[in-house]
Amino acid sequence: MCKRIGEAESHVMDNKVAKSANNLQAIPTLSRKRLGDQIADVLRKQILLGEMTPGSNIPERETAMALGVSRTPLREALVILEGEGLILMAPARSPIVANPTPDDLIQLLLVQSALEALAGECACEKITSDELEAIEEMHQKMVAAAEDAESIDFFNNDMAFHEAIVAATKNKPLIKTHRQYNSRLWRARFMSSRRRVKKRSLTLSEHGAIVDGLRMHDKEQTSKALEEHLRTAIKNISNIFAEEENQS
Amino acid sequence: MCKRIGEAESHVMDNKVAKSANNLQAIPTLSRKRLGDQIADVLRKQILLGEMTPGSNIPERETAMALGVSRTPLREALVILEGEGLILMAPARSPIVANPTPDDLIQLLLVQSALEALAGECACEKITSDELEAIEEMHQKMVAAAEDAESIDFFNNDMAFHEAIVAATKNKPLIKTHRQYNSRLWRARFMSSRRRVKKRSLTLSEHGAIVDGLRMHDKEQTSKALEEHLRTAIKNISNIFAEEENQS
DNA sequence: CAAGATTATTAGGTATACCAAATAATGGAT
DNA sequence: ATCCATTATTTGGTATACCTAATAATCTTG
Repeated sequence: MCKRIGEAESHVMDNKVAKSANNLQAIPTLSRKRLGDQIADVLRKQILLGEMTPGSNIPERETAMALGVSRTPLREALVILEGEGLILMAPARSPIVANPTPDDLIQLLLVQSALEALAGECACEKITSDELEAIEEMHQKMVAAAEDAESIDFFNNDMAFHEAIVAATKNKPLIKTHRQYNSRLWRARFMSSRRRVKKRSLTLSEHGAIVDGLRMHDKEQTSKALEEHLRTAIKNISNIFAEEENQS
Repeated sequence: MCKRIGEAESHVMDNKVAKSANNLQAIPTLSRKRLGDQIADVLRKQILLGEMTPGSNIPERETAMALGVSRTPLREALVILEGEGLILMAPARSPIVANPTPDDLIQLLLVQSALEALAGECACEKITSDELEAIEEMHQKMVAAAEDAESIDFFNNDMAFHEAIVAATKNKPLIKTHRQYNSRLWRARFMSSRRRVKKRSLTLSEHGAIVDGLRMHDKEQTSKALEEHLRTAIKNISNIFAEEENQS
């Protein structure tokens, strides 16, 4: 409730550092990120982690006060998150956390699958041996975490695994767009992951095919394996919502 | 220079209309779009049309005054455009119109090709006969405009042709993402189009293959044709910049 | 005359104050 | 008691004012 971002800190020290550093430009710019961006980061995290549930309101004054900032940078953050599709803003209404329908999620996953298929292709060209090693390591961590049903590590490593593949393409627009789609899908995939603890072996074998493809720099296999993997995710989401419908 | 958006118009009439309409909610909400969004639309258009050249500054006060609005909604617009990748904002520096390098453009086109390949697949499932007719009509218009070397219609119809195919998927996130990539590519593709007036027949034959694929609802052909068409665009962009390098 | 320091100006970042629209609540009339 | 109207409150939208950092210009000093 009271996590403050803005805090009227004295900028005096920063000031001096900046002045003395002005000559030697070695110091990495100490550039303070815009407050609006920082707020967007905080809110985005809260939305992803489910601390702000889908459909809930984000009143401007209240939220700004809770974060210890004014409404101006908060609005900047809200506009950013609206652009990312994480919240919805309607005139004269409090912004609300997006609550995608099953159909929305399928559409998002379709795009995500196309993005990752492309990433697989490009990664085969651009990936370094270090990056490949790191990805293999993530895969191993997932294998290790697969036994522990309560582990959140499995899910987190899963997400990191996919992001690392996309990062290996060095394609900035692709990386950014992929991350945005990941944000919108995060919550649904997290819930899906929790329900499918017993089917982790399928995930691991699909990941294995992806890693193999990357190792061989085989565009066709990597791309197909990623696309197939995402199509599986689509089926899972569909099934989960079909089950919920039966319950109600 | 003096196109004003905000203009202190009297809202009195709107007010009365709103009040009398309060009971019968039939009137479509007359909801005024956020000023920030409107400003973003204006600036985006100016950037696409080249009225603001890549690399040029967008000082906040000056621009706000020129548009007849205050800095607050202008900043909202700038944040939106930054999110779309059309401008760059650095701390303590005027925002500048993005000036993508040839490599940036290639990366953007790669993503765009993946998006359109997906769109081709989905469109084969979802397209209505009306939409197909409209797309065929655009194709015909391009054939007609191909003779006139000075015609801007050819390029505009080309863009509309691709957007119509994506729109036929009814996949909102895909449509939005595709439009954003189109914005960032607009200027480069426009310049490319001008230089390749003599090769319009190639464009038309590639479009023909796409239309055929859609007509037959053949996912494979439509998708491949679109991907191939975009790869051609990548080659064109590469060639143009290679030529420019030789000149300098 | 040149180089460095200091000051002034400008631009972006943030907070606050004001405005308009929508909704909720309350009071009066039927 | 119910329904309509009017008013008050809440919320988002916009403008303005202030703050801080960076740059450029000028002045001073070696």
